[in-house]
Amino acid sequence: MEYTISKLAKLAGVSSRTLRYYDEIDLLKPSRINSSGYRIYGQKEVDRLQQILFFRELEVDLETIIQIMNEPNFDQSNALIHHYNQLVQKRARLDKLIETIDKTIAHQKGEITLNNHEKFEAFKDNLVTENEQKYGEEIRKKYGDKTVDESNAKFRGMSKEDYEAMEKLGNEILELLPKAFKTGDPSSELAQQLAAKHKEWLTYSWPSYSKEAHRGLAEMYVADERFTAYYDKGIEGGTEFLKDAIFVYVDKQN
Amino acid sequence: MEYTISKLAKLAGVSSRTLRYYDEIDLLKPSRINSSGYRIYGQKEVDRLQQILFFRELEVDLETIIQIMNEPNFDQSNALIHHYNQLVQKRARLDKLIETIDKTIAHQKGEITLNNHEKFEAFKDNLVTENEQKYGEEIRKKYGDKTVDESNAKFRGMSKEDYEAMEKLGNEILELLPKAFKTGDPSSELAQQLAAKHKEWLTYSWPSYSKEAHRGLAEMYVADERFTAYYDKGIEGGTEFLKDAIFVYVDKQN
DNA sequence: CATAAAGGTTGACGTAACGTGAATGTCAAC
DNA sequence: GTTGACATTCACGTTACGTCAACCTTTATG
Repeated sequence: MEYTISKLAKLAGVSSRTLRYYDEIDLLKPSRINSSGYRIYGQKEVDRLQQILFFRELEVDLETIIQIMNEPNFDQSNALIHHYNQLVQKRARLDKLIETIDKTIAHQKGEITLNNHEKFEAFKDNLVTENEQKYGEEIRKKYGDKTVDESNAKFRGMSKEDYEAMEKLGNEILELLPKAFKTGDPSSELAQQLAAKHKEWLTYSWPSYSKEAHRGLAEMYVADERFTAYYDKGIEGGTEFLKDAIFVYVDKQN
Repeated sequence: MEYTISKLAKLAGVSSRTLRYYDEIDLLKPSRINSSGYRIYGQKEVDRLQQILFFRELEVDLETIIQIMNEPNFDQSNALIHHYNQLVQKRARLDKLIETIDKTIAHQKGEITLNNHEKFEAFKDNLVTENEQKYGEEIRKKYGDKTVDESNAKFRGMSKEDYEAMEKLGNEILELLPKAFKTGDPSSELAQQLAAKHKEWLTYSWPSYSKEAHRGLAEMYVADERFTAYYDKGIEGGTEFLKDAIFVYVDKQN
């Protein structure tokens, strides 16, 4: 089956301009050009376009898609995990925004009378994560962790005390992990303490606790190398163990 | 308290370029310019910037924000509801994407072996809603409902039969609503039938059912005039009643 | 068969919300 | 007095196309 440009465009739900553009940037070339200069696409191109649109929907920019598609050695799973994390964060942010508007609409029907505190709350969290993502590493290198933490605490609207408590919890988790690991049992006393601490830690940074979210995060830990590197630091297999402990813990919660 | 451009920028977490740009497009003017041409902002401007950022976070474009901020008669609540709906849809889409990636990561670890059907599934729904939003009204005017429905059905990957079944359900809900309303009791037999039908209807258009989502939608119905207009068509207060019935129904589910 | 409508082509400019220089002026501090 | 941080105004770059314009080719129709 062969397609002209607009046939393929209709099939895939994009504009023909889009296909010409993809041709231009060497993302998707037609299989051949006919005698009158028309672009003709075949099944292979249809499949490739599907892949492209798949990534585009994940909000991967075209430059990256080109790389993903052209280099077979490109680490696709890593790219996916990366975008997965972005999406999850984005959703969390959306949830918060929706909640905020909910309040505005439902409780103040039609009037925008949120106080400044509330107004800022919604996007401060967002700012802090964005800043961390973009500049976190750089800033940490330049000014050390303290500056970043303080500014993060400030942005989050947390007191420095809360923020430090959160950090302390994070460290306790790291300390407890190898000890719990030695029990070899994710449902052991120590392992469950670990999971409980982890939940407590979560409540500092997440707007609301849910079992699904907790499980999801645990899975992410295992899937994402950056986390496994972090939690396996003390003991190899620690991340996996933490995940198992969390799963047991979550399942136990009534 | 007065701020130079970079002080304000830091305070609000934006770049100074952004503030200059907002000045340029008359969105946020400094309170005064000092003798050497520096922009100086006061408390009023800080507040205004907060408002601006609030809307910007809702992904309202700056042109619209200018209108919202400059015309006190601009219907703010309507604008909010509009954006609320957009956000909710966006989140639903995100959920779907996350689910898809979940599958990819978890089940095929590292390998992208989704079949074409799955690959398209994730963004076909998105396309159809976007098309509906942008062109739905126009197309409906031009070609009548049938064309739109068929094309929607096609995009959704639904059979025409399924789509029509869904439409039939929608109509049944509209018919049942006044009858159930007359019982005056959201937990009455008829009202619960109504809610059950509504759930069934939902399963056609939503990727997965959840109590929260169902409740959320019911709340949206009441909050959004377009829905109240629709469900109050048969009987005044119908929307509210439908919401109550759904809440009872959802609570009853195990 | 002529002609119109539909669909194809290549430029090339427009968009939104800034980022990123360049060239230059100003202020605070050592 | 100089240095470095911070301010100013151009002005061009960015992304992923949308939208003409000017022109050519294929298909449908009276």
